[in-house]
Amino acid sequence: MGNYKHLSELLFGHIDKTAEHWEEKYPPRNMVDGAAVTRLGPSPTGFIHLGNLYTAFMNEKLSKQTGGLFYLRIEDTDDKREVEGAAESLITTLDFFGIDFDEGVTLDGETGDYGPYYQSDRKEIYQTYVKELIAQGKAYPCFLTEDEINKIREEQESGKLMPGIYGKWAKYRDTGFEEIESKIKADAEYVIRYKSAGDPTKYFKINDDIRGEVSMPENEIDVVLLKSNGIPTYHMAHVIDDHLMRTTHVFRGEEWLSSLPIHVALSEALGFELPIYCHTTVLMKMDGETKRKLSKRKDPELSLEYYKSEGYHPKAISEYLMTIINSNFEEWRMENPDESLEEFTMETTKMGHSGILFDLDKLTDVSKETLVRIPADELADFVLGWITEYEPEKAAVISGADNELYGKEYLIKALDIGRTGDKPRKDLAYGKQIIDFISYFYDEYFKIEDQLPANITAEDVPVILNAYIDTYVHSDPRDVWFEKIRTITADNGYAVKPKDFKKNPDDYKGHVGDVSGLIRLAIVGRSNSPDIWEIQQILGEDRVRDRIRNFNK
RNA sequence: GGCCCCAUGGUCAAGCGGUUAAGACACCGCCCUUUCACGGCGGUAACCCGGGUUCGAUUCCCGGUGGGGUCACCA
Repeated sequence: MGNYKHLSELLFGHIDKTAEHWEEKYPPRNMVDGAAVTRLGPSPTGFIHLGNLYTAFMNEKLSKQTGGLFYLRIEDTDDKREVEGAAESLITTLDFFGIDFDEGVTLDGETGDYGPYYQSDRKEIYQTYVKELIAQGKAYPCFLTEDEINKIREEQESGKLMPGIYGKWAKYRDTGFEEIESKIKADAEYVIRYKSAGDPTKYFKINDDIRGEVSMPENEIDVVLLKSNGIPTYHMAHVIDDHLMRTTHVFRGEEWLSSLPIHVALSEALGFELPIYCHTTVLMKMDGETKRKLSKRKDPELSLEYYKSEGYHPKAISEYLMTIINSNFEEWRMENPDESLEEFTMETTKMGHSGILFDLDKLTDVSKETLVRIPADELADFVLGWITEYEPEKAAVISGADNELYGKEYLIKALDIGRTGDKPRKDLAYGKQIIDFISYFYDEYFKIEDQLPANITAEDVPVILNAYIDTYVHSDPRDVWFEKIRTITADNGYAVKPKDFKKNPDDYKGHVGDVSGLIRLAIVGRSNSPDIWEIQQILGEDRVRDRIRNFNK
């Protein structure tokens, strides 16, 4: 039917470019063998999900480790959902978590030779390909109204048929040129649909880099290629973009797996080579008794902003993500505790296939492990940055702006207790928790939070504390200091060695742990904290004496 | 409902025909220790079910079951 050509001109006469034109404009990239060109294609809805980071992370990782390139394309083909400034906040947030793009949309403009990188600016490109498809009889205008489509769906549902516009339901599939022309002249609304030639009883096999070979039925749906506003659907846009931007690997959530037949069919119709698809598992969450896919609407606490606001360090998040992305990462990390994440080689074949439950306990643990490897100075900067943004009242105190006693150097000391040496403490997990953990270093936040140690009687409190303050010499080295505590311990009927007390509980009131516990309580307000002596050195003599005295009142 | 994906302890997971079925997190106990933490040692806890194939199945095949996903002019 030579009419197809006429039809394409009728509909897209304003397009004077050809597919060859774009092919030449965006030639295959000149890269080393095996270099992966990856991309992130978020829709600018303003909500940045942990899942976004998850895929962004593997995209970036793969491109880096193969000497390839990673670009950002904004998929803004749905004007209804678009949120202003979403792209900027996406870039900023991803940057915070350590994701960098080599090409595409940036905070100031776009970089790269394969743009534009906003899909909304690529209308002409999409329409060129749609026009060619129409000219080849592989696509057609469809004038079905919403009501008509709803009716069809109802009919299909009651007949237990597959819903959708296909086969005999695709009313305008073979409509003649004249009829179309008259409808167009009458200004009828229409979309462009793909004229599917697929047979769903036939299966094809395709290799997914994560899942291996998957087998799927051919697509028979006449999917919408171009919406009535002339903007393409995701299906059309991504197939064209990934091809023209010379993408080698397409990472996306497994929710896309079922539309893969559409994408394969479209690629074929357009004569494109398929990229390597990598369908990742979906991040899940426990919802009552069952697992459920993380949802943007239902789970705002899983937004990236949540982790940022809790004060998780970006490195900790990366480490955690890597542990769920590649199962052998933890092992590698144990063998290479000080190596950069960059040194680890990610493998798509080692990615899991089933839904992953997000585990906050594990994140926190990974976070502690990560933070011990961050120098105190750097950690202090991070903490300061975090409170400035999220707890500005505290920032005024802790930064030293309101009290010259404090400041960054003081913070560093507070953070660094027990973190050095072979067996560093792993107390610090994330911003909010850290501030709480070290709060007793700041008189403004110091308070008695815990109870007296079990074996300390109320009568002994003043006795022990008085003895302590009387013998306290701030310049005492740790061993001398502790010797004095032992003396107080023995003098008051407590066992100097916990073991003695355990063996003969009737001979003592308690043991040295109880006595130090009391002193700790008076000084830090808690029954647990790092080494008391070091804390005292940081607090300074006056504040130590004050706290003991106040407690003893 | 059709189609697709998935299935090992509470969670994340090794395993790829023969193992006492790793490890990590969490939990419990003990030890070390001035408390806490760290660390060390130990413990509870798993191959969804049913058929095959096989001398032998967690592993391969088929069928169930269960969970998830997807069926838009949203991505």
